[in-house]
Amino acid sequence: MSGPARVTHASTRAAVLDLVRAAGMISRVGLVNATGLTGGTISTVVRGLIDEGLVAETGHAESTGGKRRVMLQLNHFARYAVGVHLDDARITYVLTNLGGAVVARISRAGAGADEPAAVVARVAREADALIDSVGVERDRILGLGLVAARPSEHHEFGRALERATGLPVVLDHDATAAAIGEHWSGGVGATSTFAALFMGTGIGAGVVLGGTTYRGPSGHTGEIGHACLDIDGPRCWCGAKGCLEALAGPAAVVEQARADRALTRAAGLVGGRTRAATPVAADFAAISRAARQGNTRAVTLLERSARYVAAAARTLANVLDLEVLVLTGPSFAIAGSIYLPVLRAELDSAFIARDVHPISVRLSPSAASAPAIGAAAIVLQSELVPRRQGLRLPDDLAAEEPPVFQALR
Amino acid sequence: MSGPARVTHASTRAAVLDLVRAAGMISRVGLVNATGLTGGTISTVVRGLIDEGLVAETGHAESTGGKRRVMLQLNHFARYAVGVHLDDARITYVLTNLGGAVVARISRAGAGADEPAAVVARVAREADALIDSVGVERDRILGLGLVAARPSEHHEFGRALERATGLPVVLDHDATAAAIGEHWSGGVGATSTFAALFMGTGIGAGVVLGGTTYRGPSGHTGEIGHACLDIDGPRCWCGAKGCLEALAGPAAVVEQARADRALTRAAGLVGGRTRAATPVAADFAAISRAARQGNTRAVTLLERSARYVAAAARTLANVLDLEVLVLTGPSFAIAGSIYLPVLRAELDSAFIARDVHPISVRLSPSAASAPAIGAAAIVLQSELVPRRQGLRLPDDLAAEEPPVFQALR
DNA sequence: CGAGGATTCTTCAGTTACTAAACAAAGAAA
DNA sequence: TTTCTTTGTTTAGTAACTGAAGAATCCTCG
Repeated sequence: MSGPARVTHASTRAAVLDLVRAAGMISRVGLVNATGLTGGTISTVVRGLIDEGLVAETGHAESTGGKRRVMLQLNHFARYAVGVHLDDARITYVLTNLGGAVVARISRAGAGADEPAAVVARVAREADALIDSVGVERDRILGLGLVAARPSEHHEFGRALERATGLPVVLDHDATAAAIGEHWSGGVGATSTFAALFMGTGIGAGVVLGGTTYRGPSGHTGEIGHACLDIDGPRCWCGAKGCLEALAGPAAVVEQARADRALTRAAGLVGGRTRAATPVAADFAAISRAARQGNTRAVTLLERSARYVAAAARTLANVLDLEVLVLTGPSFAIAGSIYLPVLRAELDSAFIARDVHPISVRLSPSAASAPAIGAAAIVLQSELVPRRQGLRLPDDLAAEEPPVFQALR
Repeated sequence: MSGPARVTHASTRAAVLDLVRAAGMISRVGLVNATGLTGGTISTVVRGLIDEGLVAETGHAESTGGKRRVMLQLNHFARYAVGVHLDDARITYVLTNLGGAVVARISRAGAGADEPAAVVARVAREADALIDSVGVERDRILGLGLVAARPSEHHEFGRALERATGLPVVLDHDATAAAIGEHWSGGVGATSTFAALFMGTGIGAGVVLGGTTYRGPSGHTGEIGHACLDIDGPRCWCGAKGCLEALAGPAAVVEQARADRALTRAAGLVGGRTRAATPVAADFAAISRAARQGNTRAVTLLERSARYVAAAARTLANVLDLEVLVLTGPSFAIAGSIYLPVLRAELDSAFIARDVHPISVRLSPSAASAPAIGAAAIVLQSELVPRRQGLRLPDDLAAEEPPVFQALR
């Protein structure tokens, strides 16, 4: 037998499930075509998924000359996942179903300087309340996704939360979560190469290459906020000069606006006068509002920022050969309408591979709550489409070997 | 059931072979530890590789209290590969063994405006001469790798060369080839994430993520030459402003040097006066020579270029979370000693993940012939470590499905 | 020197997940 | 109705692994 098809996807089951999710609705024959597996294999795999309740037969396609295809769909309400976004100002909780659709959502004040143990207890309580509010059985919750701007600072918190809730907890970067959320919700193709450009108070990017999340060896992938756009530019906290964030991030925009008396007054910026919980986010929102209402100084400021963001986005697209770029995160939720056309124009005119394939630039439909939704999507992905566990290939093989050799014979 | 001496799975075989290559010398137990497979599996896989002549037992390790481990090594002279680098000025041919070491090498004048059919015949003849010069049997040549700055323009040429030589031909980008060459030769770890920054007349980067070459959906990955470093900078041929190539590429350096009368005279630049075959490459070499001899104007010019290249390299490293950055290609072969310290300083002080893991910046030991060696390495990789063929996951599944549905029952 | 333990490598039955091919079911065309 | 097409299931066979037992080799110690 020639059978080459031992599939490299972690499991065929996961691959088929992911295809059903990505397609929305598909028949067994469609799965045969999409996977390259035989009808027999698809038949048994699908039966297993139906028995588990994850997939359901939902109707028939019209005949194409023979028996009609039985259509399959993800049983969206078979399982759920909790997503939690830790921000300085607020903690956002969402409960999503298998399709990544938000079933329930609450938002509470940030933890501030509270005792870690107290925060764990509080987050566990609030997550429980979220689950109870829609009456979902506990064993249908796949897990809890936790995202933050600097996930490495929340490792201990995640472990404690795991104990407190009894749910598996996965921890990730907000930008990566946003990218996975977009991917899971089906806005972009199943195998597409795309980035989610994430703007909160900082700027980052979540990267999905050919349908697979790329995190990098230390999870620091996509740090586009520190792309250099001016080698003699202002010094950034990261140690370099001319970083995108320092030139055009929300904090920089707010600072520039505050230097403008007229704009400060017109937009009603608070940061200059009082100590709000999140002066940058609030003032950036105020500037965006002013721009939408026609304040030319605000428009000029944001368009200047957009030009820098667009240049960095072009660099990102050129380096990764992107097919899709999604703008997401709280700042794009507010000011996306100003940034989007500038980024589109830049990539339409200067993306290096534009003659080979187009690059689609769009605004996330749920930019504001993208991190929390993405957090839940990470749980869905990690539980239902486990990572392909390739062979371990340690770097220092020599170290595993005894150092002294003697010639053969 | 228990059939004797079965052929093992292609991808396992490939993984084991790749481990033997990467480790240099390893025992069966070492392979068990590295792969996670059982001893029995490793035993049969290794027997197959030894039967094929690809691997050999080369000695014993010292005992750790029991039977001594039998050490395995790649049989470097079991197979060979030809690498061809098409440049405007020159065509470089190398013959490498399984380890990626150069066994023979010739270089001839570029094709210029010659008839394509004549060039095919000539390249086939010269490749044959290369093979004959070391007396390697034809059936030990795995194939011919062909690299160029714009591979898409050489598709037809590659097919014709395949017919003319009777060897499988693989075509790729020069920067990608250089990266694979570095990876295969073992300079970087087996699973490391690194980029080969390639500077010829343009600037590009070959990208290897976690040991796997990343080419992107259209093969345009790593276009760092068009990273934006000045949003109001000079216009580049790509349509954008302030691209690295336009600001600091070899062509830009040469242009800046020609504007300097004293430097033009001191370095003996030809481009300004005569029509050399490759004025940019020749003049860039002349400037580098002048800089090494202490000409301060030349040094200033190259260091200015290095600052831009360093800023782009930092952006690349931040976006991809790189562990290693290798400088390669003809221009770094000439001027690497000037660029290297500037890039090192930049990344040591401003790489965003520097506190989590260091980034190693180094010059390729074979920068000048990296494209040709890499071309051969691509053949080795594609023939010996075939791509894991995952499931096909077409993007537009909906299109494969009949559009009209009717409710079930 | 030889028994006994440690370690490495091989053999082989059993399991899993696939394929190929025959079969069954359902609709269209005639 | 009969015949053809298409979809989905069942079944036998097999590639590629695992796990456990056994053989081979080396060291140590009485």
